[in-house]
Amino acid sequence: MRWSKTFTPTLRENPTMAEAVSHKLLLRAGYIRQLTAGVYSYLPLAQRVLLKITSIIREEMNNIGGQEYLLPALNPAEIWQETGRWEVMGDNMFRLKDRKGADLCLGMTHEEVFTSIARDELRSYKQLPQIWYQIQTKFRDEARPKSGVLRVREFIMKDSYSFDLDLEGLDKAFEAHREAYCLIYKRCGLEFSIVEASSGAMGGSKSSEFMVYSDAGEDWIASCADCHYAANVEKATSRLPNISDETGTESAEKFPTPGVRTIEDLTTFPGGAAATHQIKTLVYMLDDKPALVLMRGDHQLNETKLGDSTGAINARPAHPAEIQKLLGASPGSLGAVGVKDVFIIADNLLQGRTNMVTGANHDDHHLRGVSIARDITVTKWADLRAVVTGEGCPNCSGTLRVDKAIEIGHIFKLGTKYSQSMKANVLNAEGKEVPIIMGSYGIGVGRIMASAVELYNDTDGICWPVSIAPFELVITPTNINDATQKETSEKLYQELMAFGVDVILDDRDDRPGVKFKDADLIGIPYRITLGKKLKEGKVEFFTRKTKQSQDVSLDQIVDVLKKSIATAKIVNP
RNA sequence: CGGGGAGUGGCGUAGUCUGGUAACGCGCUUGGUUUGGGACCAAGAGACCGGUGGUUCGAAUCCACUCUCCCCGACCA
Repeated sequence: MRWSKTFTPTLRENPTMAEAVSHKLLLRAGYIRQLTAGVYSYLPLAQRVLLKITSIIREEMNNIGGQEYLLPALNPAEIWQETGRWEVMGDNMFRLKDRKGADLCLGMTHEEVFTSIARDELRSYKQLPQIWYQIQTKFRDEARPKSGVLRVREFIMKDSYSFDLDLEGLDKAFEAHREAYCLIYKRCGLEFSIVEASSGAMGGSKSSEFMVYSDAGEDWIASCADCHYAANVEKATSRLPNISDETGTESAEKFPTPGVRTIEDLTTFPGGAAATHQIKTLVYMLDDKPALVLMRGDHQLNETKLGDSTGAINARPAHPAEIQKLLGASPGSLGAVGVKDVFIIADNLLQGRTNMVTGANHDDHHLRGVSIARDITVTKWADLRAVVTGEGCPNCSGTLRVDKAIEIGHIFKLGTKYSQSMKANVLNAEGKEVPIIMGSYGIGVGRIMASAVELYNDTDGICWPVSIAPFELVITPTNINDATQKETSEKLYQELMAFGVDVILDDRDDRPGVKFKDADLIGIPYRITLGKKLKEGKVEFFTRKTKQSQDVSLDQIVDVLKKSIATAKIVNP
């Protein structure tokens, strides 16, 4: 490729709209342009990166026996209605009608389509196992697209699905994917972690997420440095010291607490209590049915845990009016004591606690001496609290920390959720009809690109891992009007291309500074500069990531370069 | 959906409070001088100021409505 003939619209200044580092750099370096909120055009540089990522994915997927498909993005409502997700997906699904008025949607994921193929075509256990995958555009009408290409409404995803006769087969497919994913991310040059995750609306028994630690991320991961425990806070647990309560009163006692609205207020109010000795009462609407959620005063609820433990599809805090109607009091004075006929779910850590303080369901009044077992009718106990940095690891004696991360992949053991609702059955060896056991596995292709930029950049621009850089090498003659430089760079260019190096020749009639700045910004991993020392038969070999350069003689440069590229692409398992 | 911010040549901005017919930097075009970290000189091109309606002799500027984008939150395989 010749630079003079490529479209690389780099910008000198950062566009104002961009906040995330990857957003700024991809925009400035000429990789992406926004069309509308959460929808981006991928320019030639980005397409080169995406193609390199997808070809790595293809190789590793094919290695575990995956077969590539290309499925429709346009789906009929019927298959989504069969699995119930036509309703579940709510506003997040792009919906449209065709000329006949029939309901259609744009695929957010492809369990339904693949399962419909499976039910139509798979008849016998002898046809199993299967691993089917595709790399395709998905659509989700995100309430708030953000961070450039990290959270978008239209995005490229590799999704695969495994079809097995039994759980043992599912385990194998799951494990095969896990290993393939590790290889894919390693080959893409990403530092990543695997964490336990909530299956959420996907259903299924087990799921693992592949995460890249980054402040641009939207997930929080609890991890232990001592034992490799790592889990999404939606799932993470921790080890906390027990609290011993003093023996409480015979019965709960109501007392006035004028002006007290928060847990914090009550800790300093005379006759109040430390946050650890309070019960926080939250009112939630679980699929439009009210529920009380009880937490220890100093603990935060994790809403995903609430959803997972109640099976609620839609969990939201109740509005003040709904709360007033339910309990007859305002937030700040709420409690569960004496509440009947309302679903009450309490965090496990409240079990057995006595002598607690909580709201009295009477504005400006609280109760003290509350003993949970005696005074509150808990419908369900569950782990509901969000782990925070500094708590004990549930697995060893270490300490947890909570960090932000970008989700770049997610693998699920689905089980029979989709095969049952869509009647995808096969006959087993006994001639009995059984539902196919499925797994679902996704990789965000665009997120790999953006994560690499988030992870590897400096003040001058992007520092791509060699394996996914748009070009491996740029040849930069400092002055294209110098006949020797021009001739030599041309010869080198031809030679390196013949060796299969992905090279771009910066043949623009520009000052060297412009060329260097552009190459650094775009993030080309290696540069061969032809300048003054060419007279002595030497060129400069520059490494983007380290900014180190060395003089290399012309007859050795090809070897030096090939060695560098090969070394950079090696994956150490 | 709630809160905040912003729409002015391709990009980044000033001008808006206090109405008088659009300015600056970058980029672009042409000519010349340059050529190792975003050169310099000269001459140019390019904007109905997001849209609609209103007030006014006169609106980028004031008023109303509306659209879009960004940020925080809610939401989210």
